[in-house]
Amino acid sequence: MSTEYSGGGDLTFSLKVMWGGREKPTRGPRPGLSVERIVEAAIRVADSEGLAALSMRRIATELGVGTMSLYRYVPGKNELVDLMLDAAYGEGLEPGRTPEQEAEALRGKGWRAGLEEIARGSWALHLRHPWILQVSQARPVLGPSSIKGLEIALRVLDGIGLDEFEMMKMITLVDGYVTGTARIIVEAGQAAKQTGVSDEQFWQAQEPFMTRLLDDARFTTLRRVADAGVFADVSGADPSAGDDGFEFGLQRVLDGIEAYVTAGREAR
Amino acid sequence: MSTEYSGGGDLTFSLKVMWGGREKPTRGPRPGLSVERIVEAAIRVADSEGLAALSMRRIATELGVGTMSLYRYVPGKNELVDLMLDAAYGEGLEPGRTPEQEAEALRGKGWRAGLEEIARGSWALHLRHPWILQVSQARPVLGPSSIKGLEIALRVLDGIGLDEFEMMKMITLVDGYVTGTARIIVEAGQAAKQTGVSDEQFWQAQEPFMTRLLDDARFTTLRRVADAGVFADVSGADPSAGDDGFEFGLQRVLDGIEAYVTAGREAR
DNA sequence: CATAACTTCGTACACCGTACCCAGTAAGGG
DNA sequence: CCCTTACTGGGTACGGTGTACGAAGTTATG
Repeated sequence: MSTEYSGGGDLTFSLKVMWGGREKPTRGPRPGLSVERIVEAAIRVADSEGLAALSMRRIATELGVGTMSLYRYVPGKNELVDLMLDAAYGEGLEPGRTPEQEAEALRGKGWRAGLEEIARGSWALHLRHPWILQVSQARPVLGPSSIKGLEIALRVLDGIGLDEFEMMKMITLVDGYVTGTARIIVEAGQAAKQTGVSDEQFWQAQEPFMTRLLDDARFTTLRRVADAGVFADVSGADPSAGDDGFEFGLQRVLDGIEAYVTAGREAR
Repeated sequence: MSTEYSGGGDLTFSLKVMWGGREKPTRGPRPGLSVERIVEAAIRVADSEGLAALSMRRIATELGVGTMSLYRYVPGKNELVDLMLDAAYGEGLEPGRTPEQEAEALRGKGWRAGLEEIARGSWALHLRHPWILQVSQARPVLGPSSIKGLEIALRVLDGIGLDEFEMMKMITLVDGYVTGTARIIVEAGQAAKQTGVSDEQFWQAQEPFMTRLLDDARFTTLRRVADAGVFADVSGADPSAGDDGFEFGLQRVLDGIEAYVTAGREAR
């Protein structure tokens, strides 16, 4: 079992569906399903049972249809995942509002507050849909939602003294930080379900090795950190415990960006 | 097909193998294989063909043995992935040197240079073994290599005015940035192989949608960025193109950390 | 009303991880 | 010495996956 790949199949089909460029059939029986309903069901399954449980048979059962019926609407599983991604990305966006309006609202309190809000939105999105992190975004199929999100982020950073390359790099930086941290924190919550190994079993198995380790003279710093209680809440059940770490790191990242922005401004 | 999970199976077995706590059999035929050889072959396959191609049958073929023979040495695929991870993490570490020695060498030019080097090492590791990014590190099985790496990183940050929690947060921050960015950049290079869609095909399929998009008044900023050539090298073949973006972001992250460290020092 | 276009979906195939089992091999105890 | 015991090798089989193919039913159009 390996990671899903985005953009792996009939690309033109996915793009047409996402941008609304497919024509309705006139003849034949009325379609009993729709791409939207399939995508919705698939997201529901992935949210609650994880991407591992997302099979075409499972989705068909969820919708009460035959497995192969899905292939009348979606060319394959790869394309379905593409559509799931774009649907998820679109959740935070008001469909009626233009990127300009969204960006203006975000920039009300300055670019830093705007970027902060974007990062928090992305963080929350990954908490809601942990399966996104398991889909390789290598060459993301550019759907309307991701494009819209990119335009908004660019507008937030526009006019503060960065050139186009720098703007894009900053967005990559924040995105990299958010998704990287989300992977570490979010997946921990899912691990028990996915692996069938409970948190207790997991730490119990590691414990003898850990205690022996902490007495080792080579790992004195680790021991001090462990004694301070840094790992105490790792096995804890509080899912929002990761939020503190996220916020802390986010501020450091934004500090780094701000230092660059102000330095560039002074140089002018 | 969904992401591999680390720590999914017989945990104690993986831990014993990693920490060298398994006894040799006395009776019976000599083992024709070894865990090390299997792990090595598995990494070879994953490196060259991707995690998707890593099946027990494939590994067995690689080694010229029957598929089920592998199960004499490894309880299952999950455990094998655990071992692959620890083996990969161990690559950058000199086996003979203690964490103290490694950390001292890194700290020679200050904590920032040390952290920088750790980040670059991790970046290079992910370039060498892209499959690592496809393995969920939710609850990483703590092997000697990852523990050693953590101890080294902690020592690099020790004594510069951060408390234990802050030290750990900084490490999470840098790790999150490195892996997050690596995912974005590294996987792009693998996408063509994995999906069977060439780069040309991919961008050709998206082009009509993109050009229509760029004429849209709602996406003027995106258009300006595209015209500046920011996306020009995305489809390019140069794999080291991502290095610039990585280095740029890394410096911003380190700036953010440095600002926090010096602010804390002044407060004292 | 025949036809063409469209739907639903059962069957089948190649792949996966791996449980089970049996045959072959080598050391230890008598 | 040989028999028991522990071990290795690996064939077969089972239940899962994505999906190609094709048969059967439904509906608008010429």
